[in-house]
Amino acid sequence: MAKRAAIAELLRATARDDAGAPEAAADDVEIVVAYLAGELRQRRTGLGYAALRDLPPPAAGPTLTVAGVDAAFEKMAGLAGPGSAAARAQAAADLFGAATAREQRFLAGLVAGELRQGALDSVVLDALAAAAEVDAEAVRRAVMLRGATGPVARAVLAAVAAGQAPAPALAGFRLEVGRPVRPMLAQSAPDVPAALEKLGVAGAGDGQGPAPAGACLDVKLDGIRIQVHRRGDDVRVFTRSLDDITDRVPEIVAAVRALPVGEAVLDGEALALDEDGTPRPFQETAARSATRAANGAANDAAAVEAASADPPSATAEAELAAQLELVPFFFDVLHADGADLLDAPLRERLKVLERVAPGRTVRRLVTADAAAAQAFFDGAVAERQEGVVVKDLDAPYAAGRRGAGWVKVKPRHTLDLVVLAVEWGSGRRQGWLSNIHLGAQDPEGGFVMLGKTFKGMTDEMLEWQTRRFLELETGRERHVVHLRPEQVVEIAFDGLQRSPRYPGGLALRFARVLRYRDDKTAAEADTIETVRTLAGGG
DNA sequence: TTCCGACAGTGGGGTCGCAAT
DNA sequence: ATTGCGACCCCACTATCGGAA
Repeated sequence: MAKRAAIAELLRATARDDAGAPEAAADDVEIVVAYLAGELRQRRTGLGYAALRDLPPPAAGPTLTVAGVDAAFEKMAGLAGPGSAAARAQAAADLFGAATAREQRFLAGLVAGELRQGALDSVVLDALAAAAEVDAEAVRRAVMLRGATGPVARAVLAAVAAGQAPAPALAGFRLEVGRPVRPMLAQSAPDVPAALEKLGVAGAGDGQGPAPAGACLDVKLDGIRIQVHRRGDDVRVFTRSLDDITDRVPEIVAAVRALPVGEAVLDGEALALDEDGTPRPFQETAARSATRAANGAANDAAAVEAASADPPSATAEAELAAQLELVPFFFDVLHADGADLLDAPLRERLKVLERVAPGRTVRRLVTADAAAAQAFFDGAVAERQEGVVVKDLDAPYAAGRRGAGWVKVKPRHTLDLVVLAVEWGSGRRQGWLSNIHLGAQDPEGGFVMLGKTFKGMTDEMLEWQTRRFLELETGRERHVVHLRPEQVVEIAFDGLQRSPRYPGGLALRFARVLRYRDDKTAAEADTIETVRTLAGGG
């Protein structure tokens, strides 16, 4: 509350046009909003955590301006080519050298993406509403539709500064074909019954309460989220973070151009498939989506031959990745031929989706029967899909929110592993041993590390494990404490992936702690053989 | 008054491209 | 060629706080 008021006051002060230059004040508003939310306006500056290791001593007094700092980052973002690293380092040294100690801390937080002020996008959004004295929901909606807070803040506060009502400025932000909106996100549930419960779908057979309303189950594909905008032949493809990847995915552009709709905004997932339609591992989809597609060489046998010749190099891997095709599957539609559908219930949007993207939709089941829903989930998993998303048929498209309208369910695996080492935490975990290194037993002796995790620990567990692991300490290396391999921990994870980093060539995906097992010794922990079997056939 | 939803924080694995070595 | 770094793809989970009930 106090935080929101303080930020609101700062926004009002920034928007006040003291210098008789309304555009400059409006520019400052955009920059300040970004900084408060912990972001730079520049998407990439080339400056990161490592660049903060050797900072010049701070300046004695404050001289930096908002516009000046933004200009400095803009300059760094523009640097490229030989010598750019040195030039960037110099620009960074100039900027930080002109900053006071407090300003240095703030700028470092921005650069590293670790502001740790307990206020990011959402709190800033509330503060903006307070500063302009408008409804926070209306501000949120405008921000989601615009895909960014800065321009909304600029328009609203400029109106206020000019003595006008801010509401019309807010209403001016609409879904626009060609400009991405923040995608709707899903909550998660441990299993299908829990997901149905969360949506308030009673499930069949309980014989009491209101008649089951039914839910929609989508197969959850393990690829990358795409939001596709089409106006005539102009097609643009955006990622979940609203990055424009159109140039990298010509096959998706072509697929969307072939759809029977002139103007549309579609939400979906793209992934690489085998000839029989089985999904390729996520890593291959990710590699492909980070690479430019091979230039018409999708079936160039010579190129494949060259790329697979040993020894395999990073370049060859990238060439292989470029040969893969990404296939789009859509599960929602936000706009179709002049009609905005964000506020329409899912059941309406799905009707439109079937019309505008026939044959390009994810597999789906609408049911009120809990057993049928379970069977659908089991079938999806058997097909090696990631799981399902259970959806409320009456829910609108809640752009930018992890709304209760969508609930994902994925299968969960567990292993009993041994803690090999542990790292000192940071931030609110400072002073606690936090991130644990996990190993499976090697029948030939010793342990094979499969990854790390810091997830699933309560404060109580952190306290306990800090004491316990200090007892098992055998030595230290910087922030890593090595241990006698005696403590067994039950780990949940989503699956195993190929690893270039770990000695077994395997790593856990999304590992988290379920509980420490004091009823098992390290000799009773799972072996690397068990893990390999799991990775091989599931 | 208690309960609960949304957010912030704390990091995980992998991949690419780029510049420096 | 190899290495280190930044940026981005996929994320899970707990503590906290304000507003809903």
